[in-house]
Amino acid sequence: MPPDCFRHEALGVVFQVRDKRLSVLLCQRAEPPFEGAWMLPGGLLLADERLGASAGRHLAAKADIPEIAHLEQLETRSDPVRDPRERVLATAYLALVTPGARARLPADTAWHPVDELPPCAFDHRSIIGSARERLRAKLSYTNIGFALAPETFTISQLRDTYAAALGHPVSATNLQRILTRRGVIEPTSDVTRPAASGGRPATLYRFASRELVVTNPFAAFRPRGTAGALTV
Amino acid sequence: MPPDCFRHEALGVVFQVRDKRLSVLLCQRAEPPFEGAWMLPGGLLLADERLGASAGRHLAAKADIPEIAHLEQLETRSDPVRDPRERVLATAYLALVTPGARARLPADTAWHPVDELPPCAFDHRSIIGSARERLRAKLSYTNIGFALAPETFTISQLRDTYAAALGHPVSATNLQRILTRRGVIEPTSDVTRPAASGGRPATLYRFASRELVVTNPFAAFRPRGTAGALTV
DNA sequence: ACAAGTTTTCGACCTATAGTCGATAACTAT
DNA sequence: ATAGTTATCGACTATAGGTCGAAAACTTGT
Repeated sequence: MPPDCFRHEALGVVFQVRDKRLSVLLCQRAEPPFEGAWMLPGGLLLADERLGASAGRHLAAKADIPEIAHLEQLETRSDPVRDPRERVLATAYLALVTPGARARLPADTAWHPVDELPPCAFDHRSIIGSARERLRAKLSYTNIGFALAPETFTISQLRDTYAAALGHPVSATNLQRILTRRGVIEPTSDVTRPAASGGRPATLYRFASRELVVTNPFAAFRPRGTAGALTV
Repeated sequence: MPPDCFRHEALGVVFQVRDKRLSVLLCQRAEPPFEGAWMLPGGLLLADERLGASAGRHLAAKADIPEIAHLEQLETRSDPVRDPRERVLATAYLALVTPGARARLPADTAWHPVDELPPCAFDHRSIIGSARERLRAKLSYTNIGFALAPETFTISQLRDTYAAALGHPVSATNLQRILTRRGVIEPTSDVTRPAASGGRPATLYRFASRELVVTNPFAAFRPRGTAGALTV
């Protein structure tokens, strides 16, 4: 292999809110190094393949994930010894899937709540940390919640989703007011039938857009009236 | 060259505020492809070299930039034909230098205001766009201005720096109040002698920290009292 | 029916952040 | 002294967002 030439892998940090907990998809290694530890799904970049497509391809192959609601590049790790065997650069992607998407998983693959991560291989634990940071930030200033929520949902369900992803309690009142004012969510004409134990039926909401939109741009030092949502 | 093996380059988007305008360092190409067009400084990654170090090394070699006040990874471009000769992955870095740092530039290298970019080679124009976006956002919620401002400065000078980087007018009153309240800047005991045409002497300020600190974290949906500055 | 329990929804209040504007301070030059 | 210039500061306002409790709309049990 020529000296100035490197293998490159795409890794996916796939998040899904399962049972009110933010969880990440991990594969258990069967061989050294890091035998028995868990790793992010991913694999090598091919010639003529883009990194985003490579991440999607490996996720589809490894976990048969039907549809990824959102995929964005996180960062590239370049520590020469991050893989003890040979040098491999890694570009991590943040991938979000909605609760409806039930993937058929191989035996070595499982969801793990991010608060109880098992021992992780390589630098994957810190990559998961970066992904959580990115997700938390974007939940606050974009409509990225659409990629974690089902097609329609009640405010309570959305509150649980946000609380799981943000890692702290969220007020349903606040969430409803802020997201409707920003135009991120909108009510449908449907309501749920009341829960098993009774209670008022909840109106069903949906996300106004399923494309990523920056709805609360950083506005410091900006003159009044200059604001406005930007599509990314 | 093996098939699953790629060259990789580190590119630097070096910003400096010059003459009240945000400017970027570019090198003019002497050979095809894109002969005569301007490109970002950078070069190939070496074995056993990290990407950040590679970006720094190429900047030091190409432009003899004395000190880079801030360097952070932006994104990795992987379009197979972004370089028409052979496939090269590129990881872009945002680099900021203070106005005091006067680099000795080779003949083919020059500063260009970002509002009047010359024709750019490869995908470098869009990379510069990404870098501007990142800088604008971070000026609003971090203390990153330290990397664009001199050691000490007046509020008016800082206003000009922020206005240049943000691309819109900035109120000195607002800037002073917000940045002092956040603890980003603090007054020194010195004042300037008045300007040539007279006027009240201005107190000199300095940045409280020259490490990147998130001073205005995204706070939506967070319970009261949970906030707090985070070091990155 | 009616009361009690549950969940949702909404209004009212309050605080913090930040944009605007004008008055005042502190200098130079004539 | 007076005018011009720049800096600084307080007051006002707008808005986003956190908190709380009341009211609405159901179910279940008596």
